[in-house]
Amino acid sequence: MTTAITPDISAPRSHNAKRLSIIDAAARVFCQEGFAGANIDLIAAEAGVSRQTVYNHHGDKENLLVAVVKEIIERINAGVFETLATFPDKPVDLEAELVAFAVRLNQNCICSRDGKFLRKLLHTEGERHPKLFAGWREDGPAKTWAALAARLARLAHAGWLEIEDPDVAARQFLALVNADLQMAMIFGDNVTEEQQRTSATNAVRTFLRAFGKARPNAT
Amino acid sequence: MTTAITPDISAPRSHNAKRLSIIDAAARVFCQEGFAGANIDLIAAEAGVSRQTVYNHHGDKENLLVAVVKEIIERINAGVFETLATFPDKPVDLEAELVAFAVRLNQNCICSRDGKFLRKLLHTEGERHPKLFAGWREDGPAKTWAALAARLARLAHAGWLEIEDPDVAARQFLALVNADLQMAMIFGDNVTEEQQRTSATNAVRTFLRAFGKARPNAT
DNA sequence: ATATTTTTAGACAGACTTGTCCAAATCGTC
DNA sequence: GACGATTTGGACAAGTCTGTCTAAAAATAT
Repeated sequence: MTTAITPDISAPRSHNAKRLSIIDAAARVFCQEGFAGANIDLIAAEAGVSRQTVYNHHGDKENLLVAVVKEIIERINAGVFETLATFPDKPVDLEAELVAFAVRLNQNCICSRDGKFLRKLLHTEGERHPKLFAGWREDGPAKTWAALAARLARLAHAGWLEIEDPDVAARQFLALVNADLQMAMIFGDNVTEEQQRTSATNAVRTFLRAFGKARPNAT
Repeated sequence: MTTAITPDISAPRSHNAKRLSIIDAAARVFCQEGFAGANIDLIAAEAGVSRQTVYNHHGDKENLLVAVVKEIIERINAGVFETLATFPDKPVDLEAELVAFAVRLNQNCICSRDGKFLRKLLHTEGERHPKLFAGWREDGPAKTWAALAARLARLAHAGWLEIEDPDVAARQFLALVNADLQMAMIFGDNVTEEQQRTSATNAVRTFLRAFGKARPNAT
């Protein structure tokens, strides 16, 4: 364990903790009330901080939004990367392992708090602040698709799948995995684990009907 | 052509025209700026109407939102119904006809102006005003899914498809059709017809790989 | 223990909005 | 042409919110 004390910042500890607390509260309020409807007094209260502190840290309301988006995107990218690493490379029971992977993907990336925030901010501010999400737009979905496509191509090469265009297959896999959750997520319902498992099972079954091939370890 | 003069309303023509104009402008502004950020002066200006007229017609800002949502939902429901009626019942070239159907679905329901409005309003106001969309939530997607499922079941019965659960298949069909468009739509990019066709072709190809069966009229 | 930085609470001006009121003007109808 | 309803533009009060300022308090580092 590196003791990792940021050397530059002078009074880091509680200072940084408050910074994160503010960003979290701001994310919540921005998502619930929209940018224009977000009240900085409310954000400060929810963060357990005086209003002035909010201004000290982030200056502008606009600037606060920028910080929020930046933070959320970073977290989401990390989560996606982490989850993608658990893709079944050498499957024994491909269907079961793909289902488990799909469930993890939903849990960690799509139905998670940050996933919800990013989705909501994209919809409410995406059109108005394209620059805010420009970086994510290329580094996020594109890289995710490419990474997933590479994994799928590997499985195809190993004889598990038959895929012509791995990129298309990757996007379709994600689309199928989300098919049943969209509606629930829009209304902020919390999706039960049961639902997630059913949804993932249906998705993977259809995906394998389309792209599955030989099953070296058939039961 | 029916001369169709609405008999009940006393001063219908320009009055009703203004009503729609206001709702359209309000939809645009609500979607762009969010409810809190929407400025009634701006709505009035965009509708080509004085602010007082907006208040005369709809009273409250809240009330205006209700009217907008109601109108959009009605239009969307009509569009979906109309498009569903063009589902290929007695296909000759199933793949081509499903692709054409998918393109129509995207054009008329998802990428259309109203489709964009509904999606945006759902995301921005869905959680805060669940009652607003409660009606749609059951009459909209549920009915669409059921109708599409029935059509698919018919095709299955006719020997074109092999489907266990038509409801799941219907949702997955829609998910596949939208797979490539989500990202573009979030940012308000206008999707080219070329993109729509490619996307639909990919979707249908995968769908048929999963559920397609015999092809009575093979080329 | 002291010095420095951060935080707090409150007050404050300025700007912006909503919703109402009203008299004049416009429109459609008879 | 006259009448009634609708629309208009402008003014208006009430309220809210942002962003700044200040002096006191708290926390941190030396």
